[in-house]
Order: sequence, then C-alpha cells, then structure tokens
Amino acid sequence: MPETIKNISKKDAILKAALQLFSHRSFDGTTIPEIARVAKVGAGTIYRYFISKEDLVNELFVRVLDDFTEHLQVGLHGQMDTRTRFHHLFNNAWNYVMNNVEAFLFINLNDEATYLNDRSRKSFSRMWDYIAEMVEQGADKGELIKLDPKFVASLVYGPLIPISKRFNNDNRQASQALAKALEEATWRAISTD
Amino acid sequence: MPETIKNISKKDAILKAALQLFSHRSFDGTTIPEIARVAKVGAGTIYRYFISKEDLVNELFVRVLDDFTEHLQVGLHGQMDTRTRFHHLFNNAWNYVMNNVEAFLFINLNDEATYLNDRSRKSFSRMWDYIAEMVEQGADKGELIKLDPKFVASLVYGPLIPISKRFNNDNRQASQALAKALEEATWRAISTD
DNA sequence: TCATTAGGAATGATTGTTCATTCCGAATAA
DNA sequence: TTATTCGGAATGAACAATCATTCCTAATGA
Repeated sequence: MPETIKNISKKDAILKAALQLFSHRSFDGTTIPEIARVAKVGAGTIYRYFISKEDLVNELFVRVLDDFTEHLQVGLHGQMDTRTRFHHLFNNAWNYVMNNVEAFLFINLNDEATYLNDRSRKSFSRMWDYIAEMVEQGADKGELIKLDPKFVASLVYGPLIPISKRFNNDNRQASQALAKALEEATWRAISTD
Repeated sequence: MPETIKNISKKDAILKAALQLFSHRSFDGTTIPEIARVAKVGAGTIYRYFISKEDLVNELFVRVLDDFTEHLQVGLHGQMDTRTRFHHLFNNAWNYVMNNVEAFLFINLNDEATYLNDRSRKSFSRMWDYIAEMVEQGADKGELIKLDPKFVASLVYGPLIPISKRFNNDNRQASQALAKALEEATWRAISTD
C-alpha cells in the first residue's frame, strides 16, 4: 500500500474510533488508549497525526460539521420555491442524521464545549447560519413566520436531537412515512400557509 | 442554625455547585475538588453526603428530573380540552427552561450517559412518558396527529434544546411574545386543526 | 542500508477517594 | 453563669489509580 493512502486510512481509523467513543462516552470520558485500542493502533501513533487530544476532537468536529453542512445543501438551488427548498433541506438533514447518528450525537454533545477552538466554532456557526439564511429568504417572501431565524431553525433542527437519541438506543429502522410526517409537521410549524 | 438545616444547606450547596459545573463542563470534565471549591466546602465533605462522584450525579439527575416533571403538571386537569392542556404544558416547560437553563442543559447532556443508574433512568422516562401520555390523550380525541407519541413529543421538546443553549450563551431576556409565537408554531406542528 | 513510521512501556501530572486531625456547638458539671 | 468534656461534622494533605503524553526500540520499505 502506498505510504500516503496507508497514512490516510490510519488517520481515518483513529478519527472513526474517536467519533464512536466521543459520541457515547463524551470527550472527557474517553481515554486515548481506548481510542487506540478501537482504532487498532498504538497509543503513541495517535500523536503522529494529532498534536493532542484536544487537537483530535477539534479536527473531528470540523470534519463532521463541514460534512453535515455540505450534505444539507445537496440539490438546493436559488430558483426553487420555499416549500421545495424546505423539502430538500429537511430531507437532507433527516437522511444525514439517520445514516450518521453518531456524528449527529457528537455535534450536539460538543457544540458548547470549552475545548472547541475558533475553527470548530466557526464550522458550527457556519452550519447554523446556513439554515438561518434559508429561513430568512423564506421569511422575506412572506412564506415563513416572522421570528428570529435562529428560533425558526430550532423548530426544525431541535426535534432531530431527541429523535436521533431514540434511534441510537433502539437501533430501529426509520420509515419513509415517518420522515414525511415529520417534514409536514415541521413545515406547518414554520410556514405561514 | 439547627443541625438539620445546616446539613441540608451544605448538601444543597454541593448539589448547586455540581449542577453549575456539570452543565457547562460535563460530568467527566468536572473534578471533585472543583465542586468543593465552588460549594465552599472541603473535598472530603462531599463524601459525607454522597458515596461517590457517580452517586452525586445520579442524585442530582433524579432531583432535577423530578422537579422538571412536577413543574410540567402545574395547573393541568383532566377535564381541560386538548388545546388548553397543551397551552399549560408548553408554558410550564418554557418557564422552567428559562428559569433553570443549567438544569435543562444538564438533563440533555446526561440523559444517555452510561453512569446513570436505574433510578435516574426511571426519572427520565417518567418525564418523557408523561409528555407522551398527554399526546396520546389528544390523539385519541383526533385533535393531534397520529404518530408515535414519542415523536410528537420530540416536536415540542426538541426545539427547547437549541433554544436553551442560545439563552445560556447570550443570557438574553425571553419575551412573552417569543413564548407565544413558539407555542403557536409547535401547536401547528402537532395538531390536526 | 537508512530514513521513516509504529508500537507500547515509561513518565509525570492529575484524579477520585481516604483518613488522621481539627473544629465547633451542645451537654454537662461546678 | 462559666469551664470542661464530648461527639459528630468538616477538612485537606496524602494515596493509589489512571490519564495524556513522551520516548526509545522494532519494524517497515525504498
């Protein structure tokens, strides 16, 4: 295996193990030797790729957030009407959460953490700002309720938190019907229809 | 001061300090000497009231959850119609969150934690079951959407999580108008009107 | 061969917890 | 009243365990 690819896969194994452990046991509740064991590398190897445990959690946070934010934007275009835009946004979020429960739990467990650096905080607010921007555009057209966009966004984003915890526990299958019902409920909450 | 009252206030000081620290730095991120310092007691004193750090977090969790669940029920009666019941439930939750942001953050930071014992888990599901029960009664009358009550409850409870984080950061004042707008939005989400 | 990477034992710092000691107010005695 | 005794509560230094991090040797591969 070429050196570069091997390094990437080793670094990815560490990040993957860290995500799994951080999302279930929290940052401070997870030890470096534990991450090493799950990633099947030596504890010292982790320090070849990350300068510290804090550096590791921050790089992971930025990766997860940027990945999530990117997923939110799939298929969205400027000329779409508000309802269609919302449809895509909600389903992009929904599918991401269902396919990456640990990542979503990790976000919501750490978004207020003191060990997050500026870059991490920026990635987080970028995600939040993106949702708020979609809200503002809909509000300008009079199709969404007039309220601080962050609160409107909370009506859409918030329910995903307890729901993701439920799916994490029960490991149950999310039906398409459920996604549709929640999309409609959320739309009723924020639209002026 | 009588012995009994003195003990209670000392124990309460420890619980109060623990809530403050746990809700901002998490359980594993908080040290016992730190709790002792904030509570203005010796580190050893904590072990006079709690057999371990885990015992402390569990007693705190049960207290907070039972207090929250009790607040949810204030003013609710069986003969109320669904909309009125929802009005009370939402505002009870809203007022509790606004007046006890740390407690609410603490709940949502720890509800999945591995160190919670059976009693804590029971207090948590009791709260959740109570909300779900209110939902079910409304659904039986055909006034609320037909969906697993836990998901309907998530539409009401979920938004409070990012909102509480926002109020925790900005320390901003919650207006009555905001509460009303969110109550109505949430009602649109879950009702069959 | 030799430069680079991996591994995991060693290290020093930090933690939850203990325990010998101090403190303090009530009870007792004078 | 006032001095003395007493017992549980409080303390924080000390302990053993555990942690993040370092470092040195082995393995790798070019």
